[in-house]
Amino acid sequence: MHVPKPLPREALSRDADVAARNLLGCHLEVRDSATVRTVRIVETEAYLGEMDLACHASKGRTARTESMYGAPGTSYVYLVYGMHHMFNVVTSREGDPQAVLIRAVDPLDFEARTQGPGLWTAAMGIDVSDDRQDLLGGRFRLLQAPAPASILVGPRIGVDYAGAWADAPLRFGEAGSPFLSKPFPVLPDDVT
DNA sequence: CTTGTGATCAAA
DNA sequence: TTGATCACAAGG
Repeated sequence: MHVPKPLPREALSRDADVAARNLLGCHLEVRDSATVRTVRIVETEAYLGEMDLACHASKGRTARTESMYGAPGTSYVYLVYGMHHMFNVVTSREGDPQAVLIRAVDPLDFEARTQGPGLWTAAMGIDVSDDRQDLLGGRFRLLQAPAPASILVGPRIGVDYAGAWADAPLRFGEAGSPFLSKPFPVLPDDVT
């Protein structure tokens, strides 16, 4: 039986757009009192820090965004629209508030609807108590696994308020995955 | 298209 | 203290 290796922290010590690609295909183990469940990351979005108007940290360092200023490999979990928990992996270096939103996962050892950033966290019982945790040990463990053969790129979802940043190609997904939260735009190149 | 739902932050 | 806003999902 093949035992996956822990993801090295260096994979996250870089700009969020690079880390977002690195995270595709990686496994995330989530420990509960009695169980460990594993998912494979199939869709991510990068938030690039204070100058990125779609990033919460563009409003500066506040109680809410504090965890994004932490070390790479820290979690940033928050509640949006009063009901959905968003799970992010902090990247770059301490003091530079970049993060990768995990938008969709493939559940490897259990059954659940996980195709969306609020659905998979609900299925795994993730909430704000999981904010500011180390993701390389403890309740969460990120593991190395092969990257997808083909990666789709598109603009981020739900950030229309962010001006020019709304169109930046910072959403990444595994081509062909049935777990993607929404379709990716068809690129002109695909029309041959 | 609307609605539910609550944290957050700037304004007052 | 209020009110607008929001990195969503489900239902017309």
